[in-house]
Amino acid sequence: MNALIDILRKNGIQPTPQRLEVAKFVLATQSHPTADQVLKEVLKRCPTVSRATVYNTLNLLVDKGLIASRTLKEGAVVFDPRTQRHHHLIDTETGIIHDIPWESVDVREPEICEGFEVEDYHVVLRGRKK
Amino acid sequence: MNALIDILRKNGIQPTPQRLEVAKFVLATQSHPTADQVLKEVLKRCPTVSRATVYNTLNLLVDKGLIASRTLKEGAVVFDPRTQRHHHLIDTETGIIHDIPWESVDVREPEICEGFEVEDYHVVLRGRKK
DNA sequence: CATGCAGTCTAGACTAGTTCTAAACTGGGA
DNA sequence: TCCCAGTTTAGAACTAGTCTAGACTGCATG
Repeated sequence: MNALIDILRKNGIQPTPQRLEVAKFVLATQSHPTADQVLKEVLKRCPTVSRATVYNTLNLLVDKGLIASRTLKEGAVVFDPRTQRHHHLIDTETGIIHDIPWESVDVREPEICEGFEVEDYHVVLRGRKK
Repeated sequence: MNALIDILRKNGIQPTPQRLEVAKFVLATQSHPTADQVLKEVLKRCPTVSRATVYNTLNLLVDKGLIASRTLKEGAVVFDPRTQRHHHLIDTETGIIHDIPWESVDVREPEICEGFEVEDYHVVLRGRKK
């Protein structure tokens, strides 16, 4: 928990009990929660936290680069503590998002986009359990 | 226009003036409009059309495979009449989505996803004008 | 010890995208 | 002509997310 406080401090985020609860959950999650799922989780431990605080904290963590926000699901942004480059596989039956290691997909660095400087790219796969 | 009526009929969609206006615009567009942008365009020619009809028609066209709905923009689904496989480049400054031909990016068919059958995949690139 | 102040938190209002609902409309058969 | 299935409409409802105004916190100062 002290480690967590340090992480926030080092990134210029003043630690508060609410922010710690949000960070604790979202930095450790193995899934890709929406803001509402984070809120539900945090409410279990901190029943008075408000939605605004959860949204503010998530946006703060994104601004500081501690988590990433991704537009993969229809209807809601999801948050992802794995900020290194990787790909995503979306289960078309359950909607669950899985991480795919960067090296698992071989993409030839695309320089093909006339007039554009590509800053980033990743592959979005869709599939279902065999 | 008769060609359009045929397309709808062949796909089991009863043609109505409202549906024809929606289809005419969304099947011919070079961009990736949101439902609201389609509504605005259709209102120019058919000022009494309702939002619900535009949404219903777009969803109908998606169900029949005549257009695709894509989750690329934060906050709103976009529609795309180009249903063949291709990639997308999102301009990080303007938010404009560009199509990238399938052959322009060389992805080694990923079979790496243990336990999953990949049905589809595409590359999402982000960049800015040089 | 009181005061002030910057930063934070909360509840609830607000906005935008999308779906739902109930009632009115339309147009081809019996 | 009447009916019925399918369609359209306006507006309500719902959901994700942001904004706002006021209350709270805790440190620094007099």
